[in-house]
Amino acid sequence: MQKEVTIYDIAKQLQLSPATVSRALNDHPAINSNTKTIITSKALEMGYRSNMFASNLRRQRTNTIGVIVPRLDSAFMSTVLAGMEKVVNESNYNLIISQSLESIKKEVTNAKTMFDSRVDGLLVSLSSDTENLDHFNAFFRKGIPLILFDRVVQQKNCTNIVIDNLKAGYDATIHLIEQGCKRIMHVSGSLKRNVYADRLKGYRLALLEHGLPGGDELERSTNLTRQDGLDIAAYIKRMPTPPDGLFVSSDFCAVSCMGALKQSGFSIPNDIAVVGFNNDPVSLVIDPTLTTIHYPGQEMGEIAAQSLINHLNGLLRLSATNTILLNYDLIVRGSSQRVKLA
Amino acid sequence: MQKEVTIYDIAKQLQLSPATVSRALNDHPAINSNTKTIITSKALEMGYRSNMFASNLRRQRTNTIGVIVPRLDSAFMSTVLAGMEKVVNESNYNLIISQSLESIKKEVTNAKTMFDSRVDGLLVSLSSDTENLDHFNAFFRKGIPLILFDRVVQQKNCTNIVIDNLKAGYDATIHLIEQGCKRIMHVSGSLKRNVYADRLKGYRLALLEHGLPGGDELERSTNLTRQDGLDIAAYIKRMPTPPDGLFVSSDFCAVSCMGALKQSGFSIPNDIAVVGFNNDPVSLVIDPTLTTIHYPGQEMGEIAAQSLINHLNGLLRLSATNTILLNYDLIVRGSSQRVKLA
DNA sequence: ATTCATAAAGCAATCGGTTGCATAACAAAC
DNA sequence: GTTTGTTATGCAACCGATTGCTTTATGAAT
Repeated sequence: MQKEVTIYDIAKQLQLSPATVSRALNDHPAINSNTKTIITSKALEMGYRSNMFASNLRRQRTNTIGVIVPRLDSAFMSTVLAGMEKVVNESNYNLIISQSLESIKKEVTNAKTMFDSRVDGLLVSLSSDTENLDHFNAFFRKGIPLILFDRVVQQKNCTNIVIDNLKAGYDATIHLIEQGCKRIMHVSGSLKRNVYADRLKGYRLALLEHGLPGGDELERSTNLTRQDGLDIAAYIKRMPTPPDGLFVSSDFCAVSCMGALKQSGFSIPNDIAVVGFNNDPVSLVIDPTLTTIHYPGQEMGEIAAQSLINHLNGLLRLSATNTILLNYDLIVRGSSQRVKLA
Repeated sequence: MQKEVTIYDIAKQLQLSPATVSRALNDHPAINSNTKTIITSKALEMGYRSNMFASNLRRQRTNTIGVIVPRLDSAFMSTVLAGMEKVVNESNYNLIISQSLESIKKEVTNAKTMFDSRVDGLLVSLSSDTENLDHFNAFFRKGIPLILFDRVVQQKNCTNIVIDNLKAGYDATIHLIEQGCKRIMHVSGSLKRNVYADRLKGYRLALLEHGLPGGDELERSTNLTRQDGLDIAAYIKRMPTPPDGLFVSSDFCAVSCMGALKQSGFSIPNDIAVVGFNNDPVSLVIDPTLTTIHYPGQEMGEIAAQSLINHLNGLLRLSATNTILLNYDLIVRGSSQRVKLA
């Protein structure tokens, strides 16, 4: 345990005041550039590192950004986090990460912790339980910016970063229609969440436009787990008239469902064409490879973090841009490709 | 922006000194328990929240734990992080997470940042580039505890948390031998890292014990990516005498290799029996499902975090336990099961 | 020579808890 | 009645950086 070097030590060595040292290290204009050079190099020589706590205490700023996500152990979320980490790190901010495990209760606790940690801003993807943003009121009152990404609710105080899930759901369904599907089923997640509700809307819209059948029998809301995929396959097998197209709001669930369908003798894509969502690595593992919507996780993380940081640095007024829409891609692979290419 | 409640405000309202308030809130024995009750309830009533920066500044302690991992976007690592987050959160600590992207250069930078953030302790899984722990010297000098998990190096200053990779590699290989394999190939990752080097040793040991052929032709060191899996499949196809058993140090890579092998006409497990590593979700997606070593990610995260916290709270002397070994399981599935069960 | 503007640096208060040491109050012991 | 001990509380310095205001130095303008 060795004593830390402080600006006082530097000041003493150079016969200057701590105030001057502090200003020099922060590149304050009132300091002679010559003096700055001397101080900076001395600081380096002495191995000085600023004490963030003293600084934060004084400035009422922490250079820390809080992140609350539903689960850390999801392929998608970890790419988002990777993107955030990248940006944040480059801008000299820190990340405090916590997970709500899809429970509003834990989300509330996490929000409290973040508040106590005095984060400068918050990046949140809502749990499936969450109904409103009341637990973030403390942040709104203090003017701490909140950006919602992926799982969002519309609210005027905060910016949303999403893809156009309705359109994506629409595109996925249209693609199945173009492959000749006449009876398309959709498996969605919790309809409390925009991502799933919107995709469902897009699906319905596409069916409507093409006069295809829909309704309860063809719409299943699940938790999109592996088991749900198996259950859906069993359900399909029992149907008097099984679907010839299947759009699942998650690759992982789609893939487990495909496995079970194949076991039951369905041929993919000929009996049933399948489209997933997220471009999860598993989509390339299954045979046939899975058609899916590529979801720009890394990019979403980067943009969310960058927007927040820009806002904090006064480079961007968040309230001006209420929603940022990212592009997605429909990636067509074997699980849906019936029409032969010329 | 509203003013924060401080201990001074509480003190004023109750006609007490800030010192007493501070002690009461920290449950100091010298304070009358009656006074404590009064202060605590007043604090609650006024909506007081401690200012961590003032506290940290004074105590030289941050209640923050730093984590450096190779990649955030890996299934295994996100379960580890989930486990850490869980424990840390319950113990009122915070997590600062960063990724080295398998580069020693970034790992060094991350370590610096963690040091500047004055983390109370560090949990690290090394990048594949890392040769030694010199970049953590600042931590050792200051007595800040460092726990290495999964990707470790032996060093007396720090605790390691790992599974017995050698034994796991041995077990995986023995399993293939039991299934009748006579010519077993092993695909490993960077041999600089214990996890891969040890599994290779275990593999070699098993071969040796059973007098089976090994050597360069049957040992491939790769980055264990999807592409590497495809390359290995191509390599196998070109071999004059292809192996009849394949042990790959990563499920993801194993799975992509299996896909390519199937395409090339190999039957699994009959022509080639395959064992992976990690029990990644994809292992259940591939057909046949993949035999693998279950790697307790969540548990590893929990134990690493808990050990560190216990040490910080003086409940456990880390130096006493230099290595913690976790249990793993060989999960036998279709990709290797040749012997019919009675 | 005097006044004034400007640049550069210092003084000292401040952020909000924490903690070693002193003090006060009161009871028990001598 | 004085001493000693115990318990509960207060005083004030401290952690280290920041910043409004003041001071000093320097040169230009009058």
